[in-house]
Amino acid sequence: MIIRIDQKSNEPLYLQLRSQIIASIAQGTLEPGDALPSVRSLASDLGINLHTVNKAYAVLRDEGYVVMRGRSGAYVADPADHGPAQTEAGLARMDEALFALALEYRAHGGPQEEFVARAAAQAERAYKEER
Amino acid sequence: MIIRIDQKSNEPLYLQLRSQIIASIAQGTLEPGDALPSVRSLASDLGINLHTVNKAYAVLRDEGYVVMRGRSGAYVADPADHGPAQTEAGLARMDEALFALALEYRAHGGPQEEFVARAAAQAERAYKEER
Amino acid sequence: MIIRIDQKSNEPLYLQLRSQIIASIAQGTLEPGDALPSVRSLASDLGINLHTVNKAYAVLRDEGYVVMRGRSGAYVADPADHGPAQTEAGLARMDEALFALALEYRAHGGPQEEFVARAAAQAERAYKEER
Amino acid sequence: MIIRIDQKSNEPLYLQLRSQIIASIAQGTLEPGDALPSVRSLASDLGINLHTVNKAYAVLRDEGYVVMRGRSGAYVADPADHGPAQTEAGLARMDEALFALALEYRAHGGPQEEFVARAAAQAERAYKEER
DNA sequence: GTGGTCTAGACCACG
DNA sequence: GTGGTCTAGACCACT
Repeated sequence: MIIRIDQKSNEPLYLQLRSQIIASIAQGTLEPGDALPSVRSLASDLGINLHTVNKAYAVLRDEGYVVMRGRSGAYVADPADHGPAQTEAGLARMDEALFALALEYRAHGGPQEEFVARAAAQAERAYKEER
Repeated sequence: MIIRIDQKSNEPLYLQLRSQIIASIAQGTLEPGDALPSVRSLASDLGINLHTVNKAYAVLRDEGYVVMRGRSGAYVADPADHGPAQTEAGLARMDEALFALALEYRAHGGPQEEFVARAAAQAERAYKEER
Repeated sequence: MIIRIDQKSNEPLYLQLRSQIIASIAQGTLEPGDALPSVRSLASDLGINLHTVNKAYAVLRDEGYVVMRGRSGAYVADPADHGPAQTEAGLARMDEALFALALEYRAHGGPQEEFVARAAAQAERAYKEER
Repeated sequence: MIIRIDQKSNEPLYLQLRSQIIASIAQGTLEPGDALPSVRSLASDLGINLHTVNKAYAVLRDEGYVVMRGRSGAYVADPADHGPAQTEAGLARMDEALFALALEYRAHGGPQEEFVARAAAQAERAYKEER
């Protein structure tokens, strides 16, 4: 699993970490049941603080992507048992985000079909890579 | 132009303002050349701080959506005049955002076609409303 | 609002704080829209760390009891707009907890009616005090 | 006696074990005087550590649910033999728990009668199953 | 050794 | 001045 953090970005480190782990799950680098690195080891690998990794893991747990087995570490959750509440909240957020992006595209003068084509292209990229 | 600010949201006020103005431009409520409300009047209308409105306008200017004509106020820019650099930067950000969303969707176990369908549905919504 | 923390308890401080604030909301000491003390002032009042208060507030926010207005502090949420997802998750947890308590009571040899009577008595207490 | 442990839960294993054994006692699967499985066999059956089972048994002993007869193992205690101190301590804990739950319910805006009805429903469930 | 919790002190975006 | 984020270092419960 390759994780790259940009210390200079204004996106919070723990959110960068979250995104990267979600990407790894999406692309199959991490499969359901796989163990994530321990907070300590990942923190030292990335040169960031333990608590930052901890927060990223906590967010992923709250979003249903991983489960924490207090005893032995963090594991990738099976998408099949994401709670429906989590899923619905996630879909609502996603629709909102897509809507905002579409509005921005329109405000720039871009036509509707082009926006959809762009979304399709990115979907292609997200669903093709590394698996 | 109807602007609604949600004081309870965790999204910064100036970004909410930015989104709402972009939405107005997208939906034609604001057309190229139109004057935006003055910072003072908009701030008092919304019951928020002058600085907040100012910051929103500055962001919109940096993104090419509006032009500031010195003392006479802010005006909606013509999409045709957007500098190519701004446009490209915007497109890159948008592609990145779409890619991240697609990855999240895939990580949740959703199929590619469904993601595209969702994007298309939101585009429909963004391109239909109010014009 | 009277908050009392027991440093010696094995219950985590942030959870004690959470319970106390929920109690204040339940009993009307805190009403929807009221401002909570700032994390800094509450932390210093209670003689605990700022981050501990912060975590308690974050939990309460996630559970829908309070809303954070990044700018001006934390406010008591209106129960009317607790998200249904949060409410349902809460009810499920509550039912589970009640079930576990009932089982314990039965294992001790106590009859069903007595358990219900006890629950009713505690409800009486919770719904009567301070309002 | 059917014991099911959820490795994914964030509840400590030894507490899950404790709850399950209490449930078995409550529902009559385990009756006063019955022998509990040996620490070794239960640990290997559940695929967990010896220490974990041991700790669960120790907690149950402290709470008066089981008695340890030296080398011959653990036996289900007769509720009649529960020391009054243990019983009272247990009742106090239970009342506290019920009170906290009632407060949470009230803070969410739920009416008193509904809370009692919920408690009664869970009692029904706890007192009906498996006997 | 693992995550959970707490303390301490710092900087930043926001308003 | 507010909460959000990050760093640092410590102790504890659980396995």
